[in-house]
Amino acid sequence: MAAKPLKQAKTKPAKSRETAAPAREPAAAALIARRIEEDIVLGRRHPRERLIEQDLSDLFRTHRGDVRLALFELEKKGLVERIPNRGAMVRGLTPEEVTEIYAVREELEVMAVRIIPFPVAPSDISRLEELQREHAVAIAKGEMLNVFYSNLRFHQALFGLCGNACLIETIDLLAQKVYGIRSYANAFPEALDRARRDHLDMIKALRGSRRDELIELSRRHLRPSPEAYIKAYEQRFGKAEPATA
Amino acid sequence: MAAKPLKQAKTKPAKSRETAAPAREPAAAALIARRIEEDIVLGRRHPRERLIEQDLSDLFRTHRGDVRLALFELEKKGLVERIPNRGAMVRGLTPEEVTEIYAVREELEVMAVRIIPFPVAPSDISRLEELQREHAVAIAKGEMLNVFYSNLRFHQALFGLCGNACLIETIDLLAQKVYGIRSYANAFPEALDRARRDHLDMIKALRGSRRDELIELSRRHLRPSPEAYIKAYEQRFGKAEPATA
DNA sequence: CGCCTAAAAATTGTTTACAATATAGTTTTC
DNA sequence: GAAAACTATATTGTAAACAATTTTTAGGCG
Repeated sequence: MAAKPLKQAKTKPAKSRETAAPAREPAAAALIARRIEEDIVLGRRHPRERLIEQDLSDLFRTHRGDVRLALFELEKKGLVERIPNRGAMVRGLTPEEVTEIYAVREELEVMAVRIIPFPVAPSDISRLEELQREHAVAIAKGEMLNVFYSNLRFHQALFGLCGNACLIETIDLLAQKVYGIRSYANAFPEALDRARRDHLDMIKALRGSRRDELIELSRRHLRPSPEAYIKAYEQRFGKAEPATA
Repeated sequence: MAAKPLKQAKTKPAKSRETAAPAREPAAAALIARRIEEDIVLGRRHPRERLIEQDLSDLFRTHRGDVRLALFELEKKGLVERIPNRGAMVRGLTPEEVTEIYAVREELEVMAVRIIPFPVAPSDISRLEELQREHAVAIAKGEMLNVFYSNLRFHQALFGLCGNACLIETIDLLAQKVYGIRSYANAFPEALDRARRDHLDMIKALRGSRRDELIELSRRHLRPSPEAYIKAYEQRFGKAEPATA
């Protein structure tokens, strides 16, 4: 019933022998979640498409338990909508939601850039340059999945410089929420190239410790994606009159 | 801690063939998660205390599946730490983590206050006043669970005025991460009273559309909790020298 | 023909049983 | 007597069966 006296927390030492924890073998559920996420990112699954547990179980050669957990995870991430007893579907974002998410992203990413300690270590600059090259290569080869992941890694490394783990995590979280709309902007090759050049400029600003320039770049870098999505949305469903301010 | 069996009535008259059902019947797992969360908030479960699935299943008169899901949920919320094959425990936050979380909270809450459309409708002011009164009553009666929830509702209503759903959700998320440390600050009655008066001042600033004052109040309002926690932490474990960030 | 009702199928949600892993305790060996 | 190896127990992870719910399909009635 109540807590067993067996081996409760030792409220004593907080020994730093906690290092036995980094067992980072992603559970099957996490892998499945990532695969579904990729499908959504690359536009292979469209908003409002149903995600049926048995189908996914067959697809991933596993049982429903894992798939179920993956769907719960994706629901929390905001990529999937789950209605009790009726199942899960790919979540579609309204232009309003997208606008709001990007407003918060801008605030947080600017915050991150604002608190990066300058000057940045040369080794960190090198790492960013390497990630930028990977990104450029993926774009040149047209490997969209690699474009996605290398871009992700670049930004994680960049914002990682700020040193605030919670901020980094939150930025990641919000980025994930709009994974699904990237395929709209990335459909235009010039947008990809623009992103690539932005990254180069960011590295330059970092190297020169020009914070204001970096902030402005970060702001601009966020703009194309929501604009492309909203344009595509309105073209498809018609321009919605603003409901409530 | 006594536990009521939380089985709900199975006969659901849900004849609602209406629209996409917003049926918000929280799953059993969600209820369990909330109960555990409350225990953590009120200090009834301490950091590093183990959460064993079978124990919780007995306690809540349910099977392990629900408990398992609840623990996954709490892990995502950041209140619980789960180590594969070893189980879950209440997560303890280091002073560094707390400082970082509060830095992000401040940024976001200030953002919310900055974009609230002024003037605020009288009905919204009234609602805030009502919530404030509930909070004051709960403090006076010493009902800590009510203090917690009424305070939560007040802030949700306040930040809800900003109109950005994503921002509201993110603010909530970060607040949840530090639920567990509130009991440290709330142990001091003067801290509770200070919070109460802060709320009154906020309402006054809102009514007068004095944005800068509101921003400053929001900043100040966030300060006592992490300070109290860090002080208690250092007193208990000894002051840690700042590690390399 | 349209609409309501009822059976059937599809899908999700719950429960139990079983297997894998980690922790604690005991014995063996040097 | 201490360390290593082994056994026992406790706990989590996985899988399958079962139950409840929703959606689809078919049929009857106006």
